[in-house]
Amino acid sequence: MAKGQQLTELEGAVLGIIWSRGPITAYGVRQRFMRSTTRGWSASTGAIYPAIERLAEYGFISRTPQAGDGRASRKLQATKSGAEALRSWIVEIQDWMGGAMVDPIRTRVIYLGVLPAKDRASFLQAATRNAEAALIEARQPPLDPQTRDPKSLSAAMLGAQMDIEARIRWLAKVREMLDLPE
Amino acid sequence: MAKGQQLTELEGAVLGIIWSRGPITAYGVRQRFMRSTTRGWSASTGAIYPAIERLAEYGFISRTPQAGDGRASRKLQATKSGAEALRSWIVEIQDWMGGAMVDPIRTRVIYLGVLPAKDRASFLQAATRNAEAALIEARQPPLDPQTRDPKSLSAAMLGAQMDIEARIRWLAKVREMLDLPE
DNA sequence: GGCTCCATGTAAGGAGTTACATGATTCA
DNA sequence: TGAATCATGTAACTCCTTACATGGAGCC
Repeated sequence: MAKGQQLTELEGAVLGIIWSRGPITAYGVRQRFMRSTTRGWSASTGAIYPAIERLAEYGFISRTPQAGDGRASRKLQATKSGAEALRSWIVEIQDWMGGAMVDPIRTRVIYLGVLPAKDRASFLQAATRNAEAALIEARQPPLDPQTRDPKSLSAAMLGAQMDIEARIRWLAKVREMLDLPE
Repeated sequence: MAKGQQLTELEGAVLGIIWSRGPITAYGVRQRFMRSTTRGWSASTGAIYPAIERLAEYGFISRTPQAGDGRASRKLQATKSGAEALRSWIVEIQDWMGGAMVDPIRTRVIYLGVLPAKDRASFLQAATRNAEAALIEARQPPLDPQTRDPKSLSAAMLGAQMDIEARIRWLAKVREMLDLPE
């Protein structure tokens, strides 16, 4: 890895999973992304496997073949320099992080005026339904809580819940502001 | 555009800007993205210009050269089928929209355990400072409120504010949960 | 034996980032 | 006249998406 260069969000997240839950297979890493209730992680093989390949090239993870398994299975573990890279990635937070992220619902709300009033109301209803379903999901305890750091995981999960709760309150206000029925 | 295919988020947002603020130049569209307080819109020329090119190919926008301007300046406007495409893009909301989006702060919090306690505290302080700065910015009235639909714009801005407020409350809770000083 | 899951990857194509390139207009 | 801003674009590179491809392990 070039000096001074930072890990991408995907690389950082993958390295974090390997650090906190290793030894784990690449397949297992991918399952974590697929089961994540947070949307936006695609977990496509064409993204995960090359990202792991890069982390191995940088020397941030080690790959150990599993004896007695005829599959090309390898257990991944974070190296010392991998843990150091994870620390740098976390600490070198950018100024723009902390602000509101791009949100497909919010983006669409800006242009609700292009819709007839009836469709505006059903859009907000659908968005609220989705948010309520997502909240129920986000409140489920993790199926596999094995991690080096369960406290921080709980803290992050609370963040997702509070985020969705805020969205639900906001959508109710939008209905008021646009004089739409509930 | 292939039948049944949806606009990407960037294409939808660009079309929305052109619909609500047109006639406007491509340059002007780009300024809107650059000045947006929402992070995640990069507004790079290599993304915006090709996106506008695609919208023109689909017939969703018209481009009118400005008489008396020696620059290659063209004013963009949404066509009828453009407005229709914008409506479809808004209404065909996906199930996953409504859940929590990927958030770089939240992703990092999951792995705070890799940091020594002191660095955990300063990470959360930095994140809180960033969020508070973002909140002040998000509360500023828009410099250029000319739009077809100021009410919806206000509603969307309120969403960004409430999002950041929820993040600040969450970060305070994270400090409590991890027994870190304020 | 067959189904599901475990397990790893590649190839083509599309979209975004960064950097570069060019030139006109406006205002002090 | 010089600087800032308006204005549009391209090229190389990287990364992600979608689809395809392959095969072993475990269980009924």
